[in-house]
Amino acid sequence: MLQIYDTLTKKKAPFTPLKTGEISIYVCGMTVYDYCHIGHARVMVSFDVITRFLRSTGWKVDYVRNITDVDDKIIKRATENQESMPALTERMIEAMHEDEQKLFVLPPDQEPRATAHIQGIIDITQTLIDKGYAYPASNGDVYYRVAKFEGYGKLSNKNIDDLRAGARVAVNDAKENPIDFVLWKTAKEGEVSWDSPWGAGRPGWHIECSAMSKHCLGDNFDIHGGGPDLPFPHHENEIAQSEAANGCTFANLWMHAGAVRVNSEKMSKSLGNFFTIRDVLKKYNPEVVRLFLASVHYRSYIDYSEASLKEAQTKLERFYQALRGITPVAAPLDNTYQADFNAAMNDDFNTPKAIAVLFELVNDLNTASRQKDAATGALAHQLLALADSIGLLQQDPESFLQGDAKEGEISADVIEALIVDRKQARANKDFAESDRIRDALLAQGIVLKDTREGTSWFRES
RNA sequence: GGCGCGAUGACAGAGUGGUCAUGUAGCGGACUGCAACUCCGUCAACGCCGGUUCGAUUCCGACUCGCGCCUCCA
Repeated sequence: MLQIYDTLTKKKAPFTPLKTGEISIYVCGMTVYDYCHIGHARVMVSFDVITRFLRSTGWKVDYVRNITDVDDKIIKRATENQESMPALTERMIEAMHEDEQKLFVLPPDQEPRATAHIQGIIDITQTLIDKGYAYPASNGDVYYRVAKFEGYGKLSNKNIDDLRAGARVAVNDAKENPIDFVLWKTAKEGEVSWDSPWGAGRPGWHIECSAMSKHCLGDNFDIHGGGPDLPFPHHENEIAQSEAANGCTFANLWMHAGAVRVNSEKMSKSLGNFFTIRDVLKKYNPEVVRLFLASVHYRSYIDYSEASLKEAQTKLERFYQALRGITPVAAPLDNTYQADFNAAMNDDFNTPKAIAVLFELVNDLNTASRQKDAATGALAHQLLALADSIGLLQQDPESFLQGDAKEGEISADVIEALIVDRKQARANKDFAESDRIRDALLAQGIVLKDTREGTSWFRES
């Protein structure tokens, strides 16, 4: 039985889908004005793990992750770069797709872009005005009338009075109330804009998700997800917009990933302490990053550090060492691994516990392999099948372990040649020479492993 | 100030009212020419103070410390 923690109720509860066997998920994706950082990677990977697992257990998943390709930051950045807004967003979307592909993140089923849903945005805004939940102001902007929406604050536990008292938003005389937020912004001279009943302008920040989710999944859908900083104000405002406009519950359940930290501080754009995915991938195999992110429950914070990435690297080496040279066989196996693994994942996607099951399986696999047990191939197959259900162990063991020679690193050909020399030296009992070769390789990060069948090697990072 | 989250062995990180998490590191052994890989064994923990209980790391309350949101950020 699938159980999921809901940000709104703050409880973990059995999941009930709108349609039997089907799950609709809308996740807030990227605002494309810069390269993705590890925080973005966490959201991408978390929901990729979740959707892969759900599918592996028979759910039909409709996974939507949007792209916000018009907003203040994008306009600002495009101006700074002296490039057009579409040129900037196209560039960043392409980079994002490269990053996620490297991380073994499958594309969402639908990836709507805000600029393709302007009409939907205008329609919702008009509906909100008609229903009295929004008003065109003297400056031409259209604002949401927060006080009018009864449930405002229910997701993030805010109440309107506290927000008003502590409002740090710059005072804006055009608003009826300082906590009102903008749905439609009047375009400034020379800015990108679309025609609307309220003049040329562009959408505010939150309205695009109300429009895109409505278009892709309907007025009411199963799960809405996103990063740790989205419950307030973004998701709170989405609820206010969608529920007021559509007159029904918006998302049935809310999921939020935990923060990535660096030195005990949240990694964020505004603090400037972020690492981009592409920078990290220069040093680590993409699957190392994936395993690092899956090593902690998706709702907890995770600390980014060289040590934790190294640890993930070591773990992955253990997995691939176990699989190396073994031919998986799809044979029935009498064990509880599958059941334990699925139980862990069905319990609010407990990846650390699920991965612990994989390690227990590795131990059995290694033992079987040592003893030339007939179950070896079946165990390897089981390990690969379980890992695959969360998008791990996607690479060939040999090529993962040997890696690609990076700039200035010793090539596979040279290594193989030295191994032949060493084999000759060992045959001659010239251990001084054989050890010299091994040490020389080790100094370049190449570790040798002698087996009855010969010598294999892997690249340490 | 308001709302919320967390504190587990050397480190990372799950979990449970009374028997093992798991991984790395350490220690002892096997394998090996010596190693590495691998295997066997082993050490080690539940912030602090009360309460409930036959029994609490696990439930309840106070405290201390750390963190997040309340403003753009995944």
